[in-house]
Amino acid sequence: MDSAPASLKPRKSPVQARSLATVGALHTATIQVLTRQGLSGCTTTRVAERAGMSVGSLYQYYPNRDALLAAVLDKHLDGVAGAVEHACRIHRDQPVSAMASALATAFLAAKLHDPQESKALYAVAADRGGAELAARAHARIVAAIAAMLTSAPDARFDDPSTTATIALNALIGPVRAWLEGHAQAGFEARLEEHLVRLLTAYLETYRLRP
Amino acid sequence: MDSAPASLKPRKSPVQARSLATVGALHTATIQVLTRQGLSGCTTTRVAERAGMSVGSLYQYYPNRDALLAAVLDKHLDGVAGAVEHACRIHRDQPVSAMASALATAFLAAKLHDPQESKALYAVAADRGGAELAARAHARIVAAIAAMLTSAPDARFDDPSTTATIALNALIGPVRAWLEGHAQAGFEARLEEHLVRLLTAYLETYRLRP
Amino acid sequence: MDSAPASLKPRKSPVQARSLATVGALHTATIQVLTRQGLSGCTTTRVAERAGMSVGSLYQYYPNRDALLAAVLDKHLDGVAGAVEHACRIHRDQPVSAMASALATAFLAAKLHDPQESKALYAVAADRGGAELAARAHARIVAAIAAMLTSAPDARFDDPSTTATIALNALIGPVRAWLEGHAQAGFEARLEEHLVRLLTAYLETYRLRP
Amino acid sequence: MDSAPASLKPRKSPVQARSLATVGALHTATIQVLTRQGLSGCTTTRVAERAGMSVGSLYQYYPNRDALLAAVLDKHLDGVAGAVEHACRIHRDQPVSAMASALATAFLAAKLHDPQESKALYAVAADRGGAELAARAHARIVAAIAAMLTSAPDARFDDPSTTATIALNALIGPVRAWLEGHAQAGFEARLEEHLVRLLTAYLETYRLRP
DNA sequence: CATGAATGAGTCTTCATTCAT
DNA sequence: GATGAATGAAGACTCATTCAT
Repeated sequence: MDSAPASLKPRKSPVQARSLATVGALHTATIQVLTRQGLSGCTTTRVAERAGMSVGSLYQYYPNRDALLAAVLDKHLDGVAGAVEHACRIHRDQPVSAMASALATAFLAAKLHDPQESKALYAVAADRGGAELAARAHARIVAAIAAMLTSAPDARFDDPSTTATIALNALIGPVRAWLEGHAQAGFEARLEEHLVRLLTAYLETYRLRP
Repeated sequence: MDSAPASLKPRKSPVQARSLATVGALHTATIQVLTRQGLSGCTTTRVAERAGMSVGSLYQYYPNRDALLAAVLDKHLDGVAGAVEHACRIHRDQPVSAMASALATAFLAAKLHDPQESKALYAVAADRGGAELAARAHARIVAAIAAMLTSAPDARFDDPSTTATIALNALIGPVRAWLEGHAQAGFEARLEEHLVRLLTAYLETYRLRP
Repeated sequence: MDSAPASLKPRKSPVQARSLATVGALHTATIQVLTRQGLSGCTTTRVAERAGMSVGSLYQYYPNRDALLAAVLDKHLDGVAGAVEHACRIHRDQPVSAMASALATAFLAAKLHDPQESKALYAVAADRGGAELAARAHARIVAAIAAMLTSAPDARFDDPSTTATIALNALIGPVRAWLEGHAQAGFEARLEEHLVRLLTAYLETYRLRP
Repeated sequence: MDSAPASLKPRKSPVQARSLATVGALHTATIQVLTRQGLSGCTTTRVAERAGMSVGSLYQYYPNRDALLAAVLDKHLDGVAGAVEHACRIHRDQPVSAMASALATAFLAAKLHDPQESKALYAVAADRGGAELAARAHARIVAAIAAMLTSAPDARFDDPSTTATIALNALIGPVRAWLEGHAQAGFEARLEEHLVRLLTAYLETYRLRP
């Protein structure tokens, strides 16, 4: 995600079975190399090698290194955003406390589904092209959360968008800390419990007096 | 933060006045180049040039590029950690609500003191060498927060360390989102207010029944 | 015209009608790609694509890229050489002035028949393999001109070969300048007239005193 | 001279002694590699190697391969153009016959001063970036010749520019043929004599009747 | 001590050519 | 026969690092 944006779109739509497998192998390989060698060590040759193909083949699917990284990041973000959107849709019109725990749980599940992947992609998201994608995904999720919040029967949010942004990022922070290893052992065990507590406490401050 | 860890320590202890000024210039220049060109565009030559010296001189102060980046990151993290530690010391033995708002305010002030710098260094922290430093700084801050929490007269924390970690990272998340631009306009204005609310709500769940 | 000479001969003699059409399509496509993308942009894939076939098929007709380029150049040179030979045969035993204008006219017509093609092939002729072919074509034409000159009843050439070489290349120079665009607008209009004048003047210096 | 034009300017003006020597070595090496390996074999690594330096150093002086080739070509063309301009200036106001032989002689001398160089650069001039430079040099020379012709006391040129273009290219053709080897042995010996004859005959067709 | 030219390993990317389908 | 995905050698170019001046 270093140089000019250029065209970050994949070269051929992976419709055929073989293409799908190849693209999948590339994504997996990218995550692995990212994990082992870091962003700057994630070279096209290394990714291709790990994916069991030649560099040339990699370039048959992606016009350049940045496009590959962007694709992998995008897929990941899309998965997380989708999961959260789904949870938000499911919990409309429920009490805020239900919303809070559903949101925390759904986000955590999505992010920790493949911790390796989640962690590896932080570096990609930090660079130029990745920031754009991350911003878009955040916006999607914030919109979903805000919509859910607005539907709560027992609370009133004067600025649902801001509250949603705070809520989302209050989850993101601790999860990221855990993934990046800025936490002592045993943190994970209590992570969900604490996140639910955090979010519930925050959202309930918007509860209507009965 | 790309290659082998090697020795990331500065070469000479900056005791003389001139050294101090030079090192300062290098740090400033590094932030600027990082901001304008990104991590991969942050070359030693460019940093030296912007700092008004030759590459050779840069290498008089740092054994390699990674050491320079690490030093800049370290200084930043140290500043933030120090500020939070200070706030925590000051607010020992106070009610949790006071702790909550003090913590949120202090962290926000430290992080937004030079937003440019804060933002630029995320990319550095994301690559290998930086993670280590960030982890250390986090640990320091968590320890300070935990100590403060433990002293609260009106609350009881069964696992102060975990609560501190959650609290810290619940702040980090939204601040980072703001710095990286994953937030709509007008977010900053209400950031502090929301963070205080978030943290207060969370910590008060540990309040003792009177 | 890049690598080792190897075998520059076409793979199959294009006797069948389909082969003929295919080869023709390849030649046309080559000229077009050469014109639009330059010699180094003239890749086998692009040529095949423009010719409406796959790379594999291209290799059915030519063993490698250089062979294709050589064939296209050769065909072009053969056409020009043939036209000039024909003109020379026709004008044997005529006065030098008639020879001069016939030669200039015939050469010009042959070269400007497809200016695009003529121009595109200069780059091919400039690289290694092409020089050989060009030299051969030149030799053929020089021989034809020399033979014609020798038959002139009103002139005597002590070194017909050298004179023929000069004559031919005195035509080539201006035509090439025109094709490559080293000439102001309006040059073409007067090109033939001037070439006839040039050649006539030159050859008449060999006229016998009556 | 293959890809986008970009910046074809040298990177640093070779003012210091060392730079001058380095640039000189690069030019010489370029000609040599061009001669031995052709345009497509003229790689930056090979040129640097032959010049006794590393690729990195080459790139200290030229931003890319095309810029190097352009610089070498430009220097050559400038030398030739300068020589011809000089001759034209010297022979103003002289009879056309004097002009003719002076022009032929001067051009020949300039072009054959370093035949290797002249020959090697044809391929460079044939590619995109080179064509531009060649066109400019041609224009300069044509202007000089036209100015000279106009000053002839014993002739009248209705379209000096076109006549100059024809004259120049009628010289270029045979010289190029010789350099590229499209001529039998012994051609060189009589080249000058024939070129003078050719040009004299052509220009005298514009002589005023006495 | 400062300088900045030189080095060259290491990246990305292209494209001629092959060969399984 | 035709196809076009896969290969991988080779080229352009960068940049961390060193060292002669």
